[in-house]
Amino acid sequence: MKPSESPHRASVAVTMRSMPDDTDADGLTVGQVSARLGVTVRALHHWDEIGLARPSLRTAAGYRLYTAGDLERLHRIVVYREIGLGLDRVQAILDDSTADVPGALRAQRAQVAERIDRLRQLSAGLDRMIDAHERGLLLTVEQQAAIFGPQWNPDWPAQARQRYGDTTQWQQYAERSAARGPEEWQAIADAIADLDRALGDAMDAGVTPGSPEANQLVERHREVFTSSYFPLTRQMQVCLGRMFEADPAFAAHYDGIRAGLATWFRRIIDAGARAHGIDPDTATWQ
Amino acid sequence: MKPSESPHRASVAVTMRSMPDDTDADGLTVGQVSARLGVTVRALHHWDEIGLARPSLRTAAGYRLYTAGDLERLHRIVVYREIGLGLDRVQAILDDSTADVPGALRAQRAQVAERIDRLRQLSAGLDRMIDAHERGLLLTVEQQAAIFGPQWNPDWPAQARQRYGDTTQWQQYAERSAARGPEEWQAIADAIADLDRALGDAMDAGVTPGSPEANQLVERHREVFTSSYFPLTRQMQVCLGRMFEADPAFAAHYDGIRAGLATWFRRIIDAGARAHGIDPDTATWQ
DNA sequence: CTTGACCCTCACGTTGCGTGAGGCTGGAGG
DNA sequence: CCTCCAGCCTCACGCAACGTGAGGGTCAAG
Repeated sequence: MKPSESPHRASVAVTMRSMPDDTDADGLTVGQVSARLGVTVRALHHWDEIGLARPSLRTAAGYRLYTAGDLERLHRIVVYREIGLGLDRVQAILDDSTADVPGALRAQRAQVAERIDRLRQLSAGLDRMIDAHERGLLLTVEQQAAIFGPQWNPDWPAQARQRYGDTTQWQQYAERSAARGPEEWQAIADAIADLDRALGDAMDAGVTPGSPEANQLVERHREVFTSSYFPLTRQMQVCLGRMFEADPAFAAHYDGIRAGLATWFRRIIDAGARAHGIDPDTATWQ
Repeated sequence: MKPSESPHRASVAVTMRSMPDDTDADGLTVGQVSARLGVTVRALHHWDEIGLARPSLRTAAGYRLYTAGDLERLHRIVVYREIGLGLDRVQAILDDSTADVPGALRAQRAQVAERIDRLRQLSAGLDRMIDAHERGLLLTVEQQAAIFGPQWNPDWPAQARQRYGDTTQWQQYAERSAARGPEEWQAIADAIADLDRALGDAMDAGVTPGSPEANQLVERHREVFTSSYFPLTRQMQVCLGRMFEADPAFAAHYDGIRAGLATWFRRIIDAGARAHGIDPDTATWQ
């Protein structure tokens, strides 16, 4: 019995620009709702599209009008969305009165816990990787001494990083290094020690550069190096051989095994490269 | 100088089904790489599409063939992807030799930490929400006693949940409840106490059902209830009034304020509903 | 020659909107 | 009455990293 209202005239006069008052309107437009609830207009459009929250009214011009009841629903949506539920779950909770809300929440909590766990592992992996890139080696100084022996200098990784830290090879080395523990490093140290012994024995035995035995040793060095540090081409190996002879620290290492071993090693590497069609005097790193 | 090879014959014979041997092939097919690296074939296709990892070779039939070098790159991709980097970042790290890898990793770690934080907050919100749904009230028994007074029974929320836990109204109540602390509940308790006092005073003053003063009190009750628990329609309010009179606990509460207040309250609610065109004798919840 | 595992290239679907493009609507000021 | 401009509308593509078929070649073995 409200004679002043004619329900057939559907067009609803909305007080829009007069004031951000809202109180006398039959419904709020998307912009007003957006401001109230802190969601974007596009989100409201989206929720309307997928049927999650459609406005009860439209103006004659097609403007969405959200009633108080719509706002209630929107508010519930915002609440559930804020705790990370997917829109389908939210819709189920809001529309299906038999929905097991605490159950859904608990399931969500379990999922969140799982994701936190995965992220934590990921973070730990990142820590290892960062350490590997910066320190080159994920071992304590004591472990390093135990594995690499007394002539090991713990500053070497840092120096190597200083010199080569921006090369692709260092990156690859670091990536591998991140996955290595003491056991793996022990295996590498053993392989290198074996190779060093074999080199010394071969020089003693009078193996000559270019001989099959020498070339086999060169290949073995390339394989050990490749599996220990980074893929080594024959060209790169030549450069390495020159450095072993020229660098005092490396030369001291090899000459410490046998007098003259550094030079002999360089010579068998050169000869091995030549056997593969490479001129060792023009070989370049890369 | 390799006369046995004719580089113009591009077609590469791949040993595919004979054995999962792979050792003699010039390259591995997607399936073989997939098995080796633990990534899907589709991912390899995708990485090829976006130019992240294209195979160096193709057979005459168009099969992708990944060489040893390709495998190196793929392995690096897998490593960086496993620690959560986006493919664009991975590509930058692999292709841009000037890329600041440790920097990128540290940035990623910071992002991960942030996401963990957000998830933790989310989990805490879920805990609150679950508690609110199951206990109805996020207060300790002591807090409840302090806020709601000595006649409060801490078992009431649990009983209410038993009876109404699967209604929309309980869900809405729980959602609100999750955001309420002691202060908010104190405000609610104060508002209810004020209303109770006003009811008692009005009955003392001889206010009659249907009078403007009575109807105003009824509206005030509906507002307080709506803002405290969940939206209350006039129909629902009528049902509530009946329950206040019939339920011994509620009746005791109101009659404890003034003898006969429960009945009087029911009568002013009925009259108020009638003033809005509702027949209180046929009113239904919902 | 057939079979069956494996490969290819489209091309759409996923999640929850962001971000224009292009075009009405409606209150306010001239 | 006209214009201005904020605010509204409906498409429709884009994103991140593939999943999932559809439809159709390829290859080695029986």
